[in-house]
Amino acid sequence: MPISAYDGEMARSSTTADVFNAIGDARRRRILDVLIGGEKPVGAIVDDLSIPQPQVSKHLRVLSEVGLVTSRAEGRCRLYRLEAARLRPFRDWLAQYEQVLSARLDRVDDYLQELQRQGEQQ
Amino acid sequence: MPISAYDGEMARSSTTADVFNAIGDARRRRILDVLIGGEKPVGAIVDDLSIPQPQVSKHLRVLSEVGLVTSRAEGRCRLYRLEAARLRPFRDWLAQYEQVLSARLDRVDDYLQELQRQGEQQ
DNA sequence: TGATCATATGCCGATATCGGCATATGATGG
DNA sequence: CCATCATATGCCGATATCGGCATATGATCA
Repeated sequence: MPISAYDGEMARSSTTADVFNAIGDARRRRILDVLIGGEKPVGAIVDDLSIPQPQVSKHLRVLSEVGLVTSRAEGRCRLYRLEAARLRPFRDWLAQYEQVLSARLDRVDDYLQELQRQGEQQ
Repeated sequence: MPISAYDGEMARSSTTADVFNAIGDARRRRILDVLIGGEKPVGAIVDDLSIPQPQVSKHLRVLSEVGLVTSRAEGRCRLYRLEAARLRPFRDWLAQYEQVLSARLDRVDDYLQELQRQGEQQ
């Protein structure tokens, strides 16, 4: 039984179309970071990051394919919005390791208490 | 000024040598998952995941280059261990988005209270 | 309709990646 | 020293990726 909602997708992740792959690129992460500030048109991202517009559009496409962003038309602009909920696979995956860390810290805690008890007995 | 310890590495991440890139590969993630169980020799990973040994070694190399795993020699085996501390960039980066999520929930809360007030006034 | 702004798409070349296979390195035991 | 186990490395081919540039699409306004 799975520890969390993390699926543990088996074989090939078919390159893109995978959240992990999408955030594997630094520029895409920066685009997401910019979108934390809220819905923005492509041009704003271009200005903020000084990345050529075609590249921004392409990265937005990848991000949109995995659902990390959505877009809507507003006049002749296209507004992109962060879909933070789609970070869930990443979050769940990471959560497994948090548990390991806590468990490990607990064990250290137990160990320290053990040392303490031994000290008292001498 | 940075929101968290997340560095926000600027330009090219030079492919590998980037933690996010390292976990972009599903097989590498599975290797890390296996190592949650503790230090293991390469052979154990090979058995657990049914991935050819050379590939496992290569992926371990990538993971080790970014510090996500470390290894030590034990007889003629080489034991690999997960370095949970290196998961910090993930934590820090994700933390930004947790705030967005909470903020959004707060806003929903506000909205519900607003509805409530309006209902009372009628 | 034509000009312009905003964005998307297509093509290119360089480079990287990944899997598969063979083989090298390294340690151990007889 | 040789055989063997455990792991790493090298080479290959197929494919993907990314940036850069030009250009197409699409909407708005005069």
